[in-house]
Amino acid sequence: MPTLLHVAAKAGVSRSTASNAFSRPEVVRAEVREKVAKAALELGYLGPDPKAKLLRHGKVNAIGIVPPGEWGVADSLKNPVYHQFLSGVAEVCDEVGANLVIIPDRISNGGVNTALVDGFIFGRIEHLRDTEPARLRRLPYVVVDADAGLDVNSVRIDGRMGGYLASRHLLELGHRRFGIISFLRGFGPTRYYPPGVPRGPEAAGMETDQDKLRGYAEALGEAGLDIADVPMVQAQPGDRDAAKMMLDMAPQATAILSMTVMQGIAVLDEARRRGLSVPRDLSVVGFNEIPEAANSIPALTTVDGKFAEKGRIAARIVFDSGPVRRELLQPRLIVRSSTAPPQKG
Amino acid sequence: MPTLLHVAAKAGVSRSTASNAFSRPEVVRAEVREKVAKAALELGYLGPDPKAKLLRHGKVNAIGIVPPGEWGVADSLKNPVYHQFLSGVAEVCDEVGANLVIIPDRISNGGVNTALVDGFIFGRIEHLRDTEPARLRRLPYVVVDADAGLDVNSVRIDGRMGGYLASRHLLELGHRRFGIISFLRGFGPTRYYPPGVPRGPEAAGMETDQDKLRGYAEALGEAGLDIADVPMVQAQPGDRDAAKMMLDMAPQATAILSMTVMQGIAVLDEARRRGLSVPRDLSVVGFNEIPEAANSIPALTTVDGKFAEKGRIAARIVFDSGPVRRELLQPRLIVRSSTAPPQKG
DNA sequence: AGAAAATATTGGATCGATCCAAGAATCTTG
DNA sequence: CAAGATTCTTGGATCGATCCAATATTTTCT
Repeated sequence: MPTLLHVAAKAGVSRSTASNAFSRPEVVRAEVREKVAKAALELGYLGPDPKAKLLRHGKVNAIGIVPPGEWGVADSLKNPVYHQFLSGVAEVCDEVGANLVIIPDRISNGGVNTALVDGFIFGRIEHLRDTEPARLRRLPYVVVDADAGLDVNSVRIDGRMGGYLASRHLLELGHRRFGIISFLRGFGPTRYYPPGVPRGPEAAGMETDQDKLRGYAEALGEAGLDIADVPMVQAQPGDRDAAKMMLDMAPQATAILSMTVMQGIAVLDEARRRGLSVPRDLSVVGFNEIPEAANSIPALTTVDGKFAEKGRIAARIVFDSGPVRRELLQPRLIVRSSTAPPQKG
Repeated sequence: MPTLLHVAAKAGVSRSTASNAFSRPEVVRAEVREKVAKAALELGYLGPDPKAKLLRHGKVNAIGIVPPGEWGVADSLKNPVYHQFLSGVAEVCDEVGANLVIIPDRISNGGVNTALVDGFIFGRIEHLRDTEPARLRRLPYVVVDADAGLDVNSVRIDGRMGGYLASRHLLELGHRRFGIISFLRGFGPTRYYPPGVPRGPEAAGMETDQDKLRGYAEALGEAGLDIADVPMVQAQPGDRDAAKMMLDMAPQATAILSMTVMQGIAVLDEARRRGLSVPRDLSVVGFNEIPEAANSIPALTTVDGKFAEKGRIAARIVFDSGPVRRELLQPRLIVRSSTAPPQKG
């Protein structure tokens, strides 16, 4: 492989001049520059080796994304909302012309310790120590969907506001009898919380989901209802039986609060199967807007989790590397046709 | 920032020994190794700098993906099938523990010329010259969805077979009156090809889509039909009006061949709106299986474009770097409930 | 204990460029 | 045309590690 040295030799100049011809052309006489360019062309030299350049001044021009711990990269990519988030990050990378490096966090292969990037976006949230390598490497980083402390960049959605908006919407329509499908993180059996059984934070998967639950509780509380009296199913997002269980357990409910769109759609399907008409007999609200919500029949009322926005902001934080930023995004309620006042009687 | 030299000094050994302690521990006495480890810990040294390591032996442990030319990275990620493809690539990266670098192909920022990767997967297909930098850098690469010549790795789906399978399926069910919704690449107005108007390759967007058209033609031909007599709409995949136009223009059709799932679903919706029952009054086949197809009502019969498989194979080709491989994947027909024999009369 | 064998450690060279201060060439100008 | 001002070009040092052959140390064996 030809190196700068070969080019310099062939062009009859020193390597410094050859280097300048490529990296600081304005400092080299046009005539010499062309001579160098010609030599490079003839040798099939492609310009300074990025690897060597890198060592000298350390800028990689890439941002690393570490997907949430429990998922591999491939699984993350399959998740529609993560995917939305990635698009947001990619958008900013596009703007800046930076590469996007997806890092499967395997210690065995280096992971965050050795990835060639200028900064990190941590999608994972489990242990703050997972971000240690980034800190030690003095690379800027941001944690998504978790509060990582006052001295760490973070971007989160206000889950509590989301839960509040969703349930207040239903309360305002006049609903009083609810069912909740909450999110189960990782693997584990579907759980049913009957009315009257108090539910702690463990009743929802991730921090954000626990916040949603708090938001539900708050809105219900304002209406004089206790969330502990609402029948609740906690299941994995992919579990289509959760909808069935929910309708079995809470046949009297007029409104279902779901923590994902797919569960919401599953409820729509199950309701149809039972001859219930949505939204006449049953209202449904989903969480974390994805395109499927608009295409379901009837179109699903959702809370927009602003994943793409989250990605954009996270990326900007890493690229700008200013003072610590702690962003709390406000969700938005998107009212569609799956919610309506409950039927009288 | 501490370097290996500092650690060596502090531990009272030479830099070579310090280096060995990290990179070839088996060659260093346990006692010395610990001394080095302790020094490193005290200095907050994180192990050999990946940047320097890189320069020495050139292995980055990452694979670069260049999305199709007409899309930016963000757009690519939004495309459900591209996303499937990426998952396939990511799966193999997960296995190997390699990073996945997504490269927005902007010349201004280096792009393929300078990306720090060990090989490339080109999703783009427009000009073979786009792969030149990869060839010049002597990095292994593979071109997806295009035949890039005998000496270049490639992975493609057999679009012709796909088109053939889809249309033969409908022919075998007894259909004789078709409508085709083809794919429009990039931007441009929706086009309508009335019966009797011959249609060249430009009647479908990408190479693969043109192949699908050939497959349709072949199956129809075997049944004594001429594809030039089939009414056809060519539209962008997101254009939901295409379904409307199709049913307006070909009210007598009993079967619609669509080149994407989303268009297929749009046809299902539009048919429902017009009071047509699928599959009793109308059969629909989509292309490029995505999960939405199974969840539509009725579930959509599709041809599986094997995007994930394509990604997996592409990645393996790059990692294995053996002799040239030119893979032609065979699509698979997935029969669901959107196809049935046409109604008599 | 001394020689031979096995095992550890070391300095010098190298990967491929960039930076910088100093020297060479060219251009102004009185 | 020589001195001074400009503009180009250059070799040496450097980025942070790894590799290799040579040397130093320890172990084994007679």
